[in-house]
Amino acid sequence: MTATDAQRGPVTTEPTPPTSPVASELLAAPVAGTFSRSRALRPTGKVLPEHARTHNRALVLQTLYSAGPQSRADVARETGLTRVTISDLVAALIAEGLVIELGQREDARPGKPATLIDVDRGAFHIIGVDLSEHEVFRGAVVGLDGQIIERDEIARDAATGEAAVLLVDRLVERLLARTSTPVLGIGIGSPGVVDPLGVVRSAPNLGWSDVALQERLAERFALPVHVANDANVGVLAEHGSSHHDDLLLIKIGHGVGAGLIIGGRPVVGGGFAAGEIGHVVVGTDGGPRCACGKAGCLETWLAVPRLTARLAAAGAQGEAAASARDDILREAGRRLGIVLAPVVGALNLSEVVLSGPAELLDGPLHEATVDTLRKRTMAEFNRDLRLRMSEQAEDIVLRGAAVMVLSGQLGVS
Amino acid sequence: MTATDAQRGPVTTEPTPPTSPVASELLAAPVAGTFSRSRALRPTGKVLPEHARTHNRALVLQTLYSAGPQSRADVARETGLTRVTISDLVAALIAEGLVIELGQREDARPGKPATLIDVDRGAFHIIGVDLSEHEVFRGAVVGLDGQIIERDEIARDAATGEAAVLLVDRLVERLLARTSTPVLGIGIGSPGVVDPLGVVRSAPNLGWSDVALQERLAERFALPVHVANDANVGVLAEHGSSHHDDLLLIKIGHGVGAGLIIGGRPVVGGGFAAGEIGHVVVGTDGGPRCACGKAGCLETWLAVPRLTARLAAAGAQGEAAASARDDILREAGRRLGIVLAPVVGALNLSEVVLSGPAELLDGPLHEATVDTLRKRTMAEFNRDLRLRMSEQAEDIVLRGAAVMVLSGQLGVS
DNA sequence: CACGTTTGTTAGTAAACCTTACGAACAAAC
DNA sequence: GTTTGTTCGTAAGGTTTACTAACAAACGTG
Repeated sequence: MTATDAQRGPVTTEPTPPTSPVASELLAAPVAGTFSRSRALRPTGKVLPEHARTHNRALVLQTLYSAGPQSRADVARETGLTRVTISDLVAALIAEGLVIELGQREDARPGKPATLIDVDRGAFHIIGVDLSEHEVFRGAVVGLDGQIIERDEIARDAATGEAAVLLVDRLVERLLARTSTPVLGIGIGSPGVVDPLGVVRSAPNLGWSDVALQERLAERFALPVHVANDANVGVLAEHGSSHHDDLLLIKIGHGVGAGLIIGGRPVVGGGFAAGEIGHVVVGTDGGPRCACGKAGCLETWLAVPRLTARLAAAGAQGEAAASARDDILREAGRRLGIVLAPVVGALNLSEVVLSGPAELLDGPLHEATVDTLRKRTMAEFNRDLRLRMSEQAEDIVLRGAAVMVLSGQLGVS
Repeated sequence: MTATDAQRGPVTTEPTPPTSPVASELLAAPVAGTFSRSRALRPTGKVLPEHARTHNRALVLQTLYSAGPQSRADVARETGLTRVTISDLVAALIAEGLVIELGQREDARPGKPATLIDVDRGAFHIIGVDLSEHEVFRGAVVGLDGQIIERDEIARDAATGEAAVLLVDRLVERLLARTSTPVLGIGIGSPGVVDPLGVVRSAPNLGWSDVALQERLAERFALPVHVANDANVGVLAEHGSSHHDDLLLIKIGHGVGAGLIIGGRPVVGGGFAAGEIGHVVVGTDGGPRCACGKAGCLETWLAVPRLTARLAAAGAQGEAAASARDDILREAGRRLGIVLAPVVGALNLSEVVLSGPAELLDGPLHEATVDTLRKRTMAEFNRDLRLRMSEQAEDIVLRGAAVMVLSGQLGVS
């Protein structure tokens, strides 16, 4: 192993080498949940004992990751595996540098004192990149727990096509230079349609079509790279703080997009365009003209530039202006509720999360959305539906990108 | 084994005994896809080699089931497992009576002639029951290939509550008496909200709330019983003929419901009420009053009684009446499209299926739905969306119920 | 008829997890 | 201070699973 390897990659060449991609999905996906297309009925693959091992390895890692330092015996009880098997798996994980022993447990209990073990949370860093903002590409060095360690950003200056790719390149390079800890992988949230191989099929804002971002960066930096749509990445971050298996994230910024997790698994969609609801028409009474040619698209009601422009037009001073601003926000919320109602109804969602500028979303808009949803769906079925603001604020894509890498590389989230 | 067992049940006491329910889901669900709640992230279970075995067993069965008679070597090539392993698995399946040898292959090829094997398609029958119609409970004895062997029905006579349960009892009893072949299990599609344990949480039309249908019937008939919502059952039947992993079924009858498969897995929803879209409000221009208290619910536009009443009011004779009838159907289709647009957009669905009276649905209504969907979603993302009529006609729930049993008991569909 | 091909089985091996058993280390009770 | 019971981690041995290697049987082909 060279010094570069030691600095940049995990100890093993491949932390989770999927012998058969299909089987690895079967086993790892329910624990993790990357955006690889879940192959289903017809061509399902075989499962070998070694795949079971891979799954159990991830299970141990997940247990430690989410419950923190504990003894091998604790992990055994939690997972249902025997102490013997846990010892074996943990030994392998320690050899790989993913788990460390922390010494003996302090508290006074009968019996032999436990040796605490934990995921070595300082062992790796993750590079997260957010390409969803219009003016700037943001990136961060993220710790295994999701904490932001270093930030960096690079002005986009309306760069498109190859120039934009080079900016991403430069940003990642700068971020890598900022950490001396081995890097587990690079996670990128991009606008547009991204396929499971990390090819940006189409991102009009960036002038990208069929840009093999994952391949290019993986080659350039010799690290695992995961790329997905920004909203789909965002919902991963939100999923961490939520205990629901069904989750819809509405990401409102320059455009409007959604990320969706159903049954604990991210939804990608037949054409990899799941969540692209910005250009769904709302209501049956027309609406503002949209750049896409239609009228009354969700974006025309809800996109931040539209909202701010409309609020500015309503004026800043006086009671009448305040009331007008409230009406604007309320109407936007109502429109969102109208689009969400069929989705919430069809999927019987238990949680919807809003992400975007809190000063716009977290007030009359939020209230109106809740209100509209209640009025337009069957209350009996959707009684426990929660609509809440994101807890991740601005960093939702960065942290989601980290979660994506964590999922993809370690089967942990 | 008693004679009754031999006649009613599979040869083994439990064809697919899930040692750990969670692990069985992990392994069998992608192949099968029952309506058991897919447990996800946090409490994922261990996977033992024996679970891998269970999965591979189902894989062999699935291969034989869908590709028909073939040699062990063929199955080995298809699944990626070795001939040795396949021989072993097949031996077990033959011992269980699920697979039979058909003699040597006829065609002339070099090498030792192959012994053909196949699922013993005559080994079991399945009881399918459809409780979704308003006036009658329908049932059938269904073959493993989904063919209807015997039919029966029982007039509901507005029975509700316990009386309705007893009718189901009687219907199943009569169906069981009609076959002397061992029965693999009983599948039931019920209106309302059904939880994964087969408890009908709420079915207003039948006056049911928290009726433990699965438990009662399983006890009464000593057979595996699977119960789910009628539309959710229906989509299973449709999934067989479709090669898509994402599928939405809209079932239009006395009410309007939907069944949804995403990533090859049925969607149940947080409150087990996924697909309950009948009372989602359509559009922003009001609409007919609904029994639920709201106005403009999807059902008020689309439910068969409403449609037929409106068509009758338009008159039967003359060109003007025909045009008015067309308008009514077109408006209904448009309303359906309005509700579907956000769902299709959010999930990037590739296939939507309509089930119900073809004379109402398969014409102007269908056209208007397609048209509306196209006008209200982003064409670029949903280019390959197909909206088609069901191929199952009236038997969709019966056959879906059979698929559900097949899935649940054998991991096959 | 020799040869290559294909099938299905036998025998042995490797991996994974289990059960059983044990030593070490501790608290609590006597 | 000793005994008792508990808990932890490990060792040894067994079972299950699927693999590789090898082979006999049965067939077409040249």
